Formats: sequence, structure tokens, C-alpha cells
Amino acid sequence: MMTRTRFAPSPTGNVHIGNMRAAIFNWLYARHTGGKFLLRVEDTDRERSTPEAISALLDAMDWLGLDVDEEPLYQSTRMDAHLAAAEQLLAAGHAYKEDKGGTGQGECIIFKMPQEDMIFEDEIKGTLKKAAADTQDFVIVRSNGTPVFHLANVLDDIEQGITHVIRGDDHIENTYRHVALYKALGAPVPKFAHLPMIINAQGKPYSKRDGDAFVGDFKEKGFLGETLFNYLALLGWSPGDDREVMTRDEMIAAFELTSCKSSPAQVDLRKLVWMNGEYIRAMKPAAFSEMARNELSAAGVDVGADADAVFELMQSRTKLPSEIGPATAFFFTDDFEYDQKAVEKKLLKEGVFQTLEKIAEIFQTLETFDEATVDKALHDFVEQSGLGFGAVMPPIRIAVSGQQSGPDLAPVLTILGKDNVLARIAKTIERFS
RNA sequence: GGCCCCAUCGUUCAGCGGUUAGGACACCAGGUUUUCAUCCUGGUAACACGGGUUCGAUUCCCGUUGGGGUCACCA
Repeated sequence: MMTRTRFAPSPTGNVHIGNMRAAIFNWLYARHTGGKFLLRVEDTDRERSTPEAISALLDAMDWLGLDVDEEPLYQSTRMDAHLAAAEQLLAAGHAYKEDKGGTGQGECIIFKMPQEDMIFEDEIKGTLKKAAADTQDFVIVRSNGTPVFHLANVLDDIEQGITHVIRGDDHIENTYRHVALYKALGAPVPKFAHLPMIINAQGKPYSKRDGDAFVGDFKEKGFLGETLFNYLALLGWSPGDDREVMTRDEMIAAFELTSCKSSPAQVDLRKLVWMNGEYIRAMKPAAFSEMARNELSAAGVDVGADADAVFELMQSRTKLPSEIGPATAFFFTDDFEYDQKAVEKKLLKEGVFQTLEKIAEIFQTLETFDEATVDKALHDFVEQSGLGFGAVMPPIRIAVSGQQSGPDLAPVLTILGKDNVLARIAKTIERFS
């Protein structure tokens, strides 16, 4: 039988990181088994399920590369079917009507839990059971005539032919009810796999107050969709060996529900950042350039046409796109800021200006200003002057960039160009003299 | 509180009766580099506790502790 999994979020505008991880696991399992991955939008809360919220959901899935195999099912279109099923359960004696609590709200339809111990095999947690005494009847249709989550969820899973329900383990208690519902409805019971929760640094479930609880937060910070996908896949699952940074195909090939852990995991932002750097370094240079351009243009920086040489220097040292702007600002403007600490530490010292003047003289005489020539001139000067690299390179770097660290100096100077380098050295001397 | 789930370095993932308890991130030290990042080498660091079972428990069972979930006419 072909595997059919689904992601069934209720669109609220922001997609929670825990929900998205469940989506990833569903997707991975469907792909691993050659089955289908479906989307069901549980949009019965008309207040929150706005078109914007739905498109935010779709965008988030698209960003993470979670492609679906069939048209999404919108739960709001299924109310008649849900209500019809409730009538069916009523007729079969699996449900009854009652003005619950005698509140005068009118009668709701209540599902009668079977008087037997409930048990099911969870793909991750093993055998899960519940004594009959610990289960209770529950409302499936409200007194206002609308279906409740349990009914709608189960019926839609049946409608979509879901074979594996992979969701957070906060649904374990619901599962006993759902299993009873499937049976009462005469439908085959799917397999269940309950994933451990993702928790925050305090060991509590992520809430809005923690920040970084939503997929959009990570996108805004410059994480790549591939990074988040890979990282989240590794939260509660591993291929069984030491691989961590993996391609999608590798993850698909190795994914097994039975190798998922059942204890909660917490997001380690530092490792996420590291992994993002790994993905960035693996990008094609052209893709990195494009990303850098977008980043800088969003920051209002005009990089001109040929900034690729700059980006090439940056790729291996970038972990988050947001680092690119500050690190490369001096390439695109003569009006860059000087790092005060660097100036005090390396520039305002005995003899430094004389060194800069001598370097400028040497540069002046260079007929070509390519990387090899500049590099050689620098080395020759260090050797002849007996000053040492530490007394020569830092001042030059600060003079042309205002910063005390950055990419290799020779290529930086080459990209800036001879005239510009000379002008900046002169300007720096004048300013700090 | 009832019921349920969970428990290996700071974090994450291995380990599935006998291991010097391993990898990754982070951290520390050294090397490479003009600086920073990268890269290379090495290091610090964990089986929550108590009982069993067993020749032998991180591993199996029970309990304790701790954390989490769930007990709606929310989803």
C-alpha cells in the first residue's frame, strides 16, 4: 500500500517551528517510501485563517522545499461531510445528543468512548495504552452545529487516505479518541508516529515570547531554507551514523520513523549558525553573489556592476548574510567608519604613519596593481624594513577599510585599486595626524 | 492532582548486556594565515538516583527524582 502522509496546520499567520518540523518528517517519510505528501489546511477558525495567513503558510513550505503531491484540502469545505458522519455515528449508537452540563446552550453531539482499554502501536514510542476508566466521551459537534477538531481531523484523514499520521506527541491523548473514531466509522486505523516536542533553552515548549519560534524568524535572520530543513531533520532523528550535513537525497534515503528519538530536543542557535555557514560555503559563487547583492540592496547599498570579486572573498567567511553588509561596506563607499579600538591599538603608534607613507611610495611606483604584484611588494617591504608583518599589514588594512580584520589584504587592495588605496592612505594619515 | 510520555558531555545525535562510552556544535590549547574566518592537531566534558535481573549493566525490569504532555462545545 502506498504511503500517504500529511501536514495539517491551522493557518494563523506564523508557522511554528515545531509544526514545521512535523511537516518535514512527514515529507521525508513520504519521499523515503515513495509515497505521497499532502497538505490539509485546517481553516475552520475563520477569524484567524485569513488569505494572508494561508499564503504565509504556503510560502514557508515553499521556502523549505516541502512540495505537496496533491491539491491541498481545505477543511472549511468539508463541514457537510463532517456533520453527515456525526449523524451516522448517532444512528449507529456511537454517539448521543445532550445539553452538556445543562447550560442551556442547546444540544451537542457527543461521541461514546467504547468501554474497553485502548491500545495502539506508535511507530516511535512503541505500545501505548489507556485504561477504559481513563477515557471519556467527548463532543464531536458543538451545540451551534459546528464540528469539533477530533471529528474533522479524523474524517479528513480518511478522506485523504492518510496511512501514517506523524505529529507532535502532544497529540498522544487525542490518539485514543481518534482510534475509537476510526473504528466506529468503520475506517482502517492509520499508523501513528508521535514526535517529541522541541523545547527552548529553559526546557519549556517554544512560545511566542521566546523569539525564534516561527519559521519566518529564521528566514529573516538569513538562514537558508536548506539549513533549517537539515537542522530540524536532525532534531529527534539521525541517519544512524555520524553524518550531519546531508543532501536531501541522503536524508530521504536514510530516513526511518523507527530511528526517531522519543525525547525532546532543543534548538541550538550556534549550531544552526555553523550549519548555515557550511551551506553558504557550498553555494555556487554565482548564487552567493546574488544573495549578497540582495542583502546589500535591501540595506540600501549600491554595489555597482562588478562586485563579484568582493563577494568571492566573502563567501568562505560568511555564516549569515547579515554579516556581509558591515564587512564589505568599505568596498562600496569612501566614507566608511573607522573602528575606534583598531585605530587606537594599531594606528596611533610611533612610526606607523611613516610606514604608511613608505608603503604608499612603493605602491606609487608599481606599474601593475594585481594581486601577485601587491603581495610581493608587501612581502618585500616587510623584509627590507625589518618591521614584521604585524607592524605593516594592520595599519594598511585600517587605513583602507577602517577595520582590523577582514579578507586577505592583497586581494582587498587589488579590488580597491591603486588610486583608491593611495587616496585612502593619505586621507587616513591626514585625519589622524 | 489523575492518566500518559521522557531521562548519555553545556547542546545535539550514536551506543541497542562485555566499549579506553563515539561524532558534531560550543569551549580551551597548539599549528597554518598579515588579521579575522576557514583549515589541521590535540584537549576539557555525560550514562539523574536507588533497587533488582545477570558472571557482567549506560543498555532489561521496578521505584524515586526531575522535566514535559494531557485532562475544553481550542486545534
